Amino acid sequence: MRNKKPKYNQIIEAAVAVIAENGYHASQVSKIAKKAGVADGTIYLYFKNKEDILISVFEEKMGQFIEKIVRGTSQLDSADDKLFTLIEMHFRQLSEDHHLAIVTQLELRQSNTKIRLKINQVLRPYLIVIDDIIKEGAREKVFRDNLNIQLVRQMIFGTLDEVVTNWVMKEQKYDLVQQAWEVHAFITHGLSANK
Amino acid sequence: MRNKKPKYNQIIEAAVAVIAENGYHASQVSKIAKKAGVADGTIYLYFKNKEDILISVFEEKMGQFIEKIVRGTSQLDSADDKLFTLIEMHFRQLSEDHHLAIVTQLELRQSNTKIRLKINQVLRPYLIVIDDIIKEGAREKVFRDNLNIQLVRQMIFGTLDEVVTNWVMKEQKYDLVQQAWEVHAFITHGLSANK
Amino acid sequence: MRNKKPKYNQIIEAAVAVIAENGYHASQVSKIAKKAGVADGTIYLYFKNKEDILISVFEEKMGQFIEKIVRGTSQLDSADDKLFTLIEMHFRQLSEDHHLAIVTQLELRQSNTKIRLKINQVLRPYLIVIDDIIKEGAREKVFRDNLNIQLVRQMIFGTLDEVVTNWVMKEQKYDLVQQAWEVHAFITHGLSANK
Amino acid sequence: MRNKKPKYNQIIEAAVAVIAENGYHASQVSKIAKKAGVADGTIYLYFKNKEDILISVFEEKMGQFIEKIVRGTSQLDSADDKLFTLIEMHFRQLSEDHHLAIVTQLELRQSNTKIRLKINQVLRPYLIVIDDIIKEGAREKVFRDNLNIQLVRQMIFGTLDEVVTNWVMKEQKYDLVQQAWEVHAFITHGLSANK
DNA sequence: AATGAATGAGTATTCATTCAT
DNA sequence: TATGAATGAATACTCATTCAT
Repeated sequence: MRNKKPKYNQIIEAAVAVIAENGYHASQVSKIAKKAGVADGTIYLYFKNKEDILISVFEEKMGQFIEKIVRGTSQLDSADDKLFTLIEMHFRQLSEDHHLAIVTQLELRQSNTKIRLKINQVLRPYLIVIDDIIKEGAREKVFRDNLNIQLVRQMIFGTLDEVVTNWVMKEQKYDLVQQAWEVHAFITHGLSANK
Repeated sequence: MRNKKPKYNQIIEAAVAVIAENGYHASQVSKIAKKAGVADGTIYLYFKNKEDILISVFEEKMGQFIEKIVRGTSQLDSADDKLFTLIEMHFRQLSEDHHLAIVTQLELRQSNTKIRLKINQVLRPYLIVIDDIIKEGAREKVFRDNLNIQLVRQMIFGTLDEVVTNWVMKEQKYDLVQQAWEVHAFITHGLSANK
Repeated sequence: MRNKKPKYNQIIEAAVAVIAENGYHASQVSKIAKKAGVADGTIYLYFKNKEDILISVFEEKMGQFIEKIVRGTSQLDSADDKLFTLIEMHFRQLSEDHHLAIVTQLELRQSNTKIRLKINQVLRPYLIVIDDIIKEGAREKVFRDNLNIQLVRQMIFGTLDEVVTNWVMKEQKYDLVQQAWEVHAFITHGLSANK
Repeated sequence: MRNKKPKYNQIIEAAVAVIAENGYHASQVSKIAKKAGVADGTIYLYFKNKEDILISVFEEKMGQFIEKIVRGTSQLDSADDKLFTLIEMHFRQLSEDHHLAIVTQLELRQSNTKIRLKINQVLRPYLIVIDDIIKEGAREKVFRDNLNIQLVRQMIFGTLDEVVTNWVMKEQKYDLVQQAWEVHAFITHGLSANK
């Protein structure tokens, strides 16, 4: 497998660090190579081009991010618990890795439209998890059953994403995880069956 | 009045069109000049540099966008009506100007940090409108009164923004304005006083 | 006559000031126009192009410079007196007009080869004065009579010019006119008939 | 050794040729690169920017020029011999490299103030050689002992420089080296102890 | 004569990618 | 595998000059 090779991971980690420290537009391939301790040309033995590095960064990092949330929520029994855990883990994971938070919330968004479409693909499994929770909540009658699932998923993701982005832009000065309660309340109220 | 400077507006309109059609990174000054029907050098009689064009595009367009919403909501009496109108106008205005929607939701986000900070400044009045509606709702007892206003505002803005972005990315194939009802329901439920 | 027009002289004077204050390369036509109190386009009613302004500056200013020296030396009877007067007046005139000294010694030399060839034409009458002094000195037997006049003239001019340039580059901190004695001694010894 | 970096020298030589043939202002980096047989970008592996190329041209070429004169004069015993050799070598070296003569006498003088200050630094060792010869001549009693050394050095350098510049401007149509005798006579007479 | 808004040609530099070793 | 020297495409901005008024 591709990621069995240690240099592959070195380059991914170097890319995250370089982007977080220098910003997207100042992150040259040569800088990433230097940080990774390899020659510029070596990068191209592991990645097709610069775009491929960026997409791979997102794939690897968000892959783990999502997988943890999938595992964390799958053991739970109620939609409500699952939703809270999803929010809490979303916030916690980014809280615990500031570099990753900067890269995903701010820097990678400066990439061109092509990369961002690819990023959306990587996010799909996460969106499916959200969809499943919504459906489960509807089955459990804690959420309304006439919800437009796609729209609701967008609203939930948009809510979480903006809250995290604000936290990053305010330089992570306050406790993000602590906000999970209120965000959870907002969403569950928003979707609740009884007015 | 602005139409005393017809070239200024020509350039702004040309910039929106060029960015929407070519993408942020492929929007050369010369392309904007050509579209505006002026010489390259003329751009620099009206704008300090390329950055200034982009910031001005946002200022002019979002300025009008926000002003209309401010006016539209100010005549209403309840927080609930105001919130619905805000959502509906937010969606309608971007629905009616696809170029602008592409530029604000996708392209301008690729800009560098300096431009994005400026963009945040321009958005501030909009965020204040949202804050005021939240406060008014709390006074009216239709919203909970222990809300963290900053957080709620982020959640509302994130919700709207993500819904619009999805609509743009799906190439505006469906009716965005129609979704205002459900988004409004989600948010008002989310903030409602009674569980 | 061309220079009967007051604006012509305004522009010439403005050009000298602008070049002396900003340096050759930062002396845009628009800056000169502003300093002269006329519109950019007006410049072109009096001068063919920017090159013509610069050449005219040199013509006008060096024309006066040379004419004074011609008059000053013509009343004298010996080559030796004439030579001293030429040196003294050369130094004095530039000493008394620092702007002109900066422009002729430093800034105008940054102009392109075409302008500098033209400048050499303007200097020709001055070189003829030098030639005549050399010939007169030879007739008077105070200078050697087998001198290569062209070469001697170059050496004399080079000597004066470099002394003035050094004085300008050292920011006119010492008295240039005072050096006329030693320069005169150097040249007259250098040309003297008896070893 | 410098020939370990063949590209560095290729670029220097190309720069001299391009400047001599096209003039200072028409010497684009791309032209130099083409002449040197390298890509435009390669220039920037060896030089910081265009200014750095020009300064390096002068440093390299004038460095050799001066070093040869230092070596040539150091083996001689009298100030008179040294002065003659300095003049002869000055003229001979520029005679033998017309491109270099054009570049140093005409083109590089069009450069901006920053480059010209750097050029003055490079020339300093040459001026010190002249100073030393003047002092030695004074000790030997062949030159006057009350000379203002700085002024004399300026006069000598100005003399040589103007003679060379005239030769270059007259398109090198006559023999420059042959003039060394008369220039030497002018200077030694000019400085001689006995009237 | 005078204006000044408009013009548009011209160029240094960066950096992702290649390929000979 | 790994290297890193070399490549070369791509672009914002200035300013001398024009010309409609």
